[in-house]
Amino acid sequence: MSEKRASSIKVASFNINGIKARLPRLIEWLEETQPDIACLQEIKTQDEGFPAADFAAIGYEAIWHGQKGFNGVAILARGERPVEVQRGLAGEPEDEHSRYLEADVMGLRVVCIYLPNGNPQPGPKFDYKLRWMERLKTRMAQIAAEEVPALVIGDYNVIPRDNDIWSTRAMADDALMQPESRAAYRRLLHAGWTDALGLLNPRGGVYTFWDYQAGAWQRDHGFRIDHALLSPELADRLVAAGVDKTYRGREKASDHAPVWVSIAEHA
DNA sequence: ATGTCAACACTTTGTTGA
Repeated sequence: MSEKRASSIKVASFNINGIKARLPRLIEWLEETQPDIACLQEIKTQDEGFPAADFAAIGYEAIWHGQKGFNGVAILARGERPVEVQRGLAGEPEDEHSRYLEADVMGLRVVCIYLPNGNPQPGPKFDYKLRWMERLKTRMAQIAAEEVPALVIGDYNVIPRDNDIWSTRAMADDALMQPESRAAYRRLLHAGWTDALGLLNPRGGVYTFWDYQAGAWQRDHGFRIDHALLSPELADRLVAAGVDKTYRGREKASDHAPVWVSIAEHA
């Protein structure tokens, strides 16, 4: 039987908040939603602990960039192994956080990011977040110059607009919605990238994160911080985008829900 | 003020990071 994909490619992103604690949930989600490409953040494991065999058993090959205790990103693809292009961002050699992984897969340049949270602000963590965003912008400009069909997907830890959160007042002092964070995010878009979920949901109210505390999920006290930014060519090929919201309500859930985009396959 | 969760360590309870 010849390998033939559907007429579109589904690329998903899931901040799983610990790949060891969440592996059954993750396998379940992959099998039920069948993304062609899946980008993971906060795997919270060293490279040696990455459960590649569990993914291979259900048809996914992977590359990963782990770290002890926190952070960590991975790119999975169904039936083929992503070809790594770069891990980590240039510009700050002393930065050892595992937050950036870039690969070529299924004809796309796929960048998986876990952008720094930045709390508390002001402070060194917030400064690191803003510097990281500048470094990301620099890399995204290089990718754009290559004119490859590309997307940068993952946990941006930025709430872009007031209608992307249940209450602006509740988070007014948080690093995720400071004017500087939003301005840095807009600078990414101004360089020609399209926020797929934001574009398709101009009225807002579509969330990707609900805190574990204070009954945030039950009250729908969420916000949108997981984003897929598409290069101009991919923006033209955008078919659909969404959030797998129900997975936030399952047992032992991550505090994030998966997001996905569907891209028309090239003729 | 903070109602949660995961990983780690001088580990069974406190610290860090979210």
